[in-house]
Amino acid sequence: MPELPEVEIVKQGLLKSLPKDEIQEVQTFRKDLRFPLPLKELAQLKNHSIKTISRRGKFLILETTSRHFISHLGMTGHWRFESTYSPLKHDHIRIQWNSQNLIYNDPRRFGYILNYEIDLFKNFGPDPILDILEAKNFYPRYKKSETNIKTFLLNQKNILGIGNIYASEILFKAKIKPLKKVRQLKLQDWESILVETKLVLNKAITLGGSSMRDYKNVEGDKGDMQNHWLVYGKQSIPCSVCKTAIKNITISNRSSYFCSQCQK
DNA sequence: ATCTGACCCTGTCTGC
DNA sequence: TGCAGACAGGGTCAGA
Repeated sequence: MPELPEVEIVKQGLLKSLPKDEIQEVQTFRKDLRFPLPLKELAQLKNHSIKTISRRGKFLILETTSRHFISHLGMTGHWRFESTYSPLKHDHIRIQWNSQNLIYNDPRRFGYILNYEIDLFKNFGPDPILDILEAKNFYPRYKKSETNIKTFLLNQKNILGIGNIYASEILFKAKIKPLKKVRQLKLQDWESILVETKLVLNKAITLGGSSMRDYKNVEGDKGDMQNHWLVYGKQSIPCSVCKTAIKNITISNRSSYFCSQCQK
């Protein structure tokens, strides 16, 4: 499910219904998700409140009057509000207020909750929505990189927030083939990639994100971006620009979609 | 430095 | 209808 746009939609949904009053209790239903849960610190949220929730890349940051936590949704993690709690399979955390509950559910448990560390983002790249992306910062720095641009975009150390779907969409719009070596990119290519990164992600946010299978946001609504994908999942379907059949290849064990005619 | 494949898990879909 | 296998948006890691 969640790449940057989906996480942004989740954040907005959480902020809309977030109670301002004190937390009555935090229940945890298991010791770990992808990583061990900070059980002690979560329990200490009792009588504290959540000040706000922010986002950086695919991370949510829960800022409380006690301490800060980060929430990563992995593949299938999601948060939901319920005024009366109805337990569901794969519920792992329940934050309880007087008249509201916030529940974290994650079937595959690839997501995680951790104590926020101040230098967490030190080793990560810029966020395309929160930060300024400039070609002049990428072009000289990665002039010798032997990796391909698709793999590069997925690496959160380079740029935050791009996942498998939007990497294909961004490269299609930028007219760059996914297997192109990063060292072969010209300044102009970087400009296209970074501009399209911002455009594609912003469009996805405007449309409420992409919904595959049963993904829904905090309020239970589906996004609409999946109806605007130009290449992702479009194998053998004519390219929207030139009518050449869209190809699907595996790069770093993940499927990539592109137009061999439009993308060079 | 980069790539490959295995692994972390469960749910869903397809084909036999 | 049942079952095996493939596959899925997130990631890390060891070994080549």
